[in-house]
Amino acid sequence: MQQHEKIAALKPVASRPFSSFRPLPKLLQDLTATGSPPITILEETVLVRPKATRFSSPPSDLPTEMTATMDAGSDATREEMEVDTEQANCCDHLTAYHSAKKPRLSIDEYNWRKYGQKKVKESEFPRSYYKCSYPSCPVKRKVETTIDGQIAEIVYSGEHNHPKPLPPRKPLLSTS
DNA sequence: GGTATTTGACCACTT
DNA sequence: AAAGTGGTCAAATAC
Repeated sequence: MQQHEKIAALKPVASRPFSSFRPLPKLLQDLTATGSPPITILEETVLVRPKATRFSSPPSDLPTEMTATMDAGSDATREEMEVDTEQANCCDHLTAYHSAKKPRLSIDEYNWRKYGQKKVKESEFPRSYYKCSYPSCPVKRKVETTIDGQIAEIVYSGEHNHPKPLPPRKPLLSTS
């Protein structure tokens, strides 16, 4: 209940959050540039909603635990993961995410395409629905973001049936 | 011109 | 059986 009030107080909800929602990566990038580690953001997020903040994102080694829970299908959303350790991972991924210049919410190394957004009662924040942009990949993920653009919750469902797409490319070691 | 995002509507499931 | 909520689709728009 208190959390609710807290959130309400935190989110006056602008009539058009999209104007600032769009450059989300930029926003975060700016934050990073300013020297404000995303960790603070996440912590804050978790503090705001300690209900079931599950951050399962590390695709680098597709979490077995996640896979297991994901296997449960819709029940995956029921799984409560250890946010403690996850937080560290999240931040790490967020860092990568900050590096992204595209407005894609690529916290992991896969390509996602947003196909919907909805304000769910369960959450104070809008929930965005993403699909892996790989043609035959059934993986989906739900991402709840605060109006500030902070990621409040991520829920993966399914497994990638393809290798991770190569990163954009790093202009390092280009000795040509 | 092409691709991704946004957003309202519709459908399915749960209570 | 009805209402409410969540998830997905599809058209329009933006980049």
